[in-house]
Amino acid sequence: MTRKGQISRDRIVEAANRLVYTKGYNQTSFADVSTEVGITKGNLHYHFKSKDELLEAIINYRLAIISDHLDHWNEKISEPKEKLKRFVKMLLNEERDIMRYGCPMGSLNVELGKFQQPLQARAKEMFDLYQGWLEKIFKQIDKKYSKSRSNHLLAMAQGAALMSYVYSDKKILKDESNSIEEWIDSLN
Amino acid sequence: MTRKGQISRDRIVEAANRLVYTKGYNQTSFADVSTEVGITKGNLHYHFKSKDELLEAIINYRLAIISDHLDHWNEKISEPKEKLKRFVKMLLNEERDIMRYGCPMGSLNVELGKFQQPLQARAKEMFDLYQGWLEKIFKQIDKKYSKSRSNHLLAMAQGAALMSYVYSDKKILKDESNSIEEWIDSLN
DNA sequence: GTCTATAAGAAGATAGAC
DNA sequence: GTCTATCTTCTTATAGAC
Repeated sequence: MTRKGQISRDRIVEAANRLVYTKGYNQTSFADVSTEVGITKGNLHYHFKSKDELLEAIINYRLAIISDHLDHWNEKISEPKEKLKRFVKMLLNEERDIMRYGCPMGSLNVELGKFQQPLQARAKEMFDLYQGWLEKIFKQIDKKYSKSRSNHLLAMAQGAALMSYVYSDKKILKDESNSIEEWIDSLN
Repeated sequence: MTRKGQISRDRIVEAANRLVYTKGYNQTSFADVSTEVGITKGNLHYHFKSKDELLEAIINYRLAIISDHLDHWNEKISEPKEKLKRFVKMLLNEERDIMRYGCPMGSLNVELGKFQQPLQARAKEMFDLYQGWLEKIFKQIDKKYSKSRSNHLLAMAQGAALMSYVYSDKKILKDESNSIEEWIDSLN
């Protein structure tokens, strides 16, 4: 694949990713994406034979971003509980988007699970990345509860994102973030 | 409206409600609903002029069911913490559906929020019912934290439902339910 | 690679007979 | 009320010129 083609493909995936997040997968058409990128539908179909193929590219794109974040946090933060808090801090960093569009990972999984199980399995890998990373950290605190604690942290973060999204309320996000941090502090 | 018409309309709403839950609103077409009920699309349009109107009827149907549940719990249970636990128990009672299709209230709100804000506002009323009921109960325990605690309980329940749905894992639902119950016991 | 043109189907919605 | 028939629009996808 030529350099020009690669650049074009990346631009498509980035635009489509944003549209899928803000409008939902079903509400995002090829027409929407091609208009956003500034190409024609025919050209879009040259790069992605089907909508499923485009969605898979979006999921891969998101997985790569998550992996980069986790690698970065591993390098920058050594203290286990500080790593956990860095994860929680995402909620407040992405406050604006979460309140408007929810958690990109959670909402995509919810949407796909209803009708597109094969790709929901791929979307689930976003959770897997965080879950595996968190479990490794919780193991450093206590080997016994690492799995259930990582699931619990993910559940609380998802609950916080969903509630603040439903109510468009940043106070909920703030309160729930604090609650999660207190829980982290209480661990031993 | 005649008795026969009323019965037919109820049957439509019940079938459509189930389809919207299991397949999602966007994936549920008039053809799906009419086939399920055993009538034609034209007839379905006689009862509901638009898809939005059908969805609104579904939301009203769900709101009525929730109201009935809350009234029933108010009558049957007097102890505040027992009421809270009855709410949490829903997660395990609906285990099978939650693992397959998620929380009906949460997933509908997530889906509608992405493109159908007017009806998401109606769907949010399902949360409002539970939130108001919970807040009243939390006030009996401590007036100061009733609002944030009711949001916290809803957030944890939503997080539990979402995680067990994403992973199709009943252990997550069980663990999170226990965690919520422990939190309730710890309150004073 | 990018375009125009168009196919093929599904969806929401309407009109009118019974 | 329920049906058949039809309309319109949107969507995914393909064919072929440049």
